[in-house]
Amino acid sequence: MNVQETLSVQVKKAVKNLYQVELESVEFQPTRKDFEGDITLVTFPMLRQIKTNPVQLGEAIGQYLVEKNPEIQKYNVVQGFLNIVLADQYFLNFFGRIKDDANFGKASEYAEAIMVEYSSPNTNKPLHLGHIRNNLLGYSVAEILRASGKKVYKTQIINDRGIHICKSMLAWQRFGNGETPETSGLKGDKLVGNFYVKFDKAYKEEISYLLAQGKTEDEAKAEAPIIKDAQEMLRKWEAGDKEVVELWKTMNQWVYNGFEETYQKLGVDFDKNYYESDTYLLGKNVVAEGLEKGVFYRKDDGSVWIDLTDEGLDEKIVLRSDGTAVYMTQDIGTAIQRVQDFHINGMVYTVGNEQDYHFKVLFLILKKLGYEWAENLYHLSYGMVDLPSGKMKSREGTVVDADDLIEEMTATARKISEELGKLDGYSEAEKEELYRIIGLGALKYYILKVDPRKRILFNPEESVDFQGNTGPFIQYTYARIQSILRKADFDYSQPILDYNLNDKEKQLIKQLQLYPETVQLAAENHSPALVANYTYELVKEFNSFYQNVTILGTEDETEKKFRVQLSKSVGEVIKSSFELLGIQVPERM
RNA sequence: GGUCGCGUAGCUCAGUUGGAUAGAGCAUCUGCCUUCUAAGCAGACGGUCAGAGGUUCGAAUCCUCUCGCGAUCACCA
Repeated sequence: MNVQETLSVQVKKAVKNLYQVELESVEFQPTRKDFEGDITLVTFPMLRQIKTNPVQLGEAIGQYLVEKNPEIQKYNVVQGFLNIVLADQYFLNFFGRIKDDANFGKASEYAEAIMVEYSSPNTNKPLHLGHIRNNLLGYSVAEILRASGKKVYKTQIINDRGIHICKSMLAWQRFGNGETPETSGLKGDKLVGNFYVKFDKAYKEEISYLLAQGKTEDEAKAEAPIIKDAQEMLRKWEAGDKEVVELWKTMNQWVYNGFEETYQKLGVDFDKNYYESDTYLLGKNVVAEGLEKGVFYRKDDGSVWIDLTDEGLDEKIVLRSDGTAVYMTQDIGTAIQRVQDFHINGMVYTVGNEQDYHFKVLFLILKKLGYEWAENLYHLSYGMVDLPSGKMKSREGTVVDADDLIEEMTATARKISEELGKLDGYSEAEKEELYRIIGLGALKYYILKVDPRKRILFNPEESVDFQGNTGPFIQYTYARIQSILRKADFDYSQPILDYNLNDKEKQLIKQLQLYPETVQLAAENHSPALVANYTYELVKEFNSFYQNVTILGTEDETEKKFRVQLSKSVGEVIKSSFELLGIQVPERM
């Protein structure tokens, strides 16, 4: 039982004794910094049941608690707030329990299994900043869910088929001259992306030609020879045409190799890849079953629909009149497939908020089909990453390329580190690894610290900060702590039970105490931002402690040991929470 | 037009069961390296919480309306 629960019971008892009233609920909050105290009882809500004034009530309860609970040192009352000061012993006991707990804050057992999908790239172009946000968010949420006590499988769905890849393939055939990643020296995804752009250019030329011939825009777009050729190529692919399938495999493989390189640099990974070419036919039989159950209905033209007007939504098509699948069909089938493959009891889809409606409908359909795990589906809907000029568009070249961005961040980290020149004794390889950790830390923290739902405005002209509320600031604090631990060449392992805490030390312990509930809250809300902000608060407290209190310089042995222990624990929690964000921490910087 | 989301300091963001005088970082300004790493610390400046009503002891937070921004509403993905 934590303090709040214990106090809650005691407050109820106090009120019963003093006023003969059974309280419905007891409300606590952390004491604000400007007042003395560690936890505060809000007495306003009690006034509904107890006829007295808030100050008298606070005094009465305060007195009762001090007498009955040895962990309470004293109290003060301000208006309807009873500020309670807990004894040092209480904090020392808590710290003693966690100081050697390597798993502090994280669950050690798995209650249930779920899957997190956090990437769904098209194989016709390289990854950009939008994908980075998607990847980082999903990876982090997967880690947070695992820490909160779930078995987690990470997956991506690769959109490897469709008209988009055919466009790249066609352009490669026409303009490629047999170019490969090897001959061109280009990363495979970049090479294929270039041909996508070339296709678009040729397509646009044909459209303007047709417009000049007097066609309408719609006609021109539909009749341009190159788009018809691409559609023909898609038909051939679906028919299993050998030559087309061969080219498709080759170019997709180039892209996969390129993606893998980017994922590795980003530090994200997957337990299982699903490919759309394998899943795009799934779901049709489920639609048939749903028809029989009456969940869906067939229109005269043969198309199949679901009526969601009762839920305030529209009618939605689930099968075309020619019997082919739409995206929804596929997603229904894939979801069922995944549950079978992994025996999971739920899924998190990390997909941009432009698809809010799609997932609302998907989840509803799966519920109506009677899958009990449909209750545990969650769309982790994140805001778009926009540029000052507006939306990123691959075809118009207004994208922030993922690889380029990672490289720029690393370069900035290199520049700053070299200016500061604190890395004597590091080899070139060690330095490069460090620049990568810092650069990536800055990028990841920058993206993860904001609420997933909010859109991010990324200005390429203004570089990402390395000072203040940033990844490097937190990494720097970790490195400082490690420096202290390297210098603490004495045994500081024994628990310290009798000690007078100063204000900074107490603040730090209180912040450490919040870690487990922060992890749980972040899991419930699918929000790495909560972990990021928690860590920032912890680090700010530590830096204040570090700068205002001497750690190794003190004469008092107990004090010295305790401060080293405290520093070590703070370092461990920084490392632990940054692992949840997918950010590494350095020994020096 | 319907639906959903967002609107907090010049800029980027916290503020999650409704609680005390709305908090950080960046930018600007002032101090602090002869002590454990100054990517730091201590401080100053900066607010009509988009606006108007309502709910109540109390609202940035809950409800209604208005304004602004974005997304979505296809036999597209």
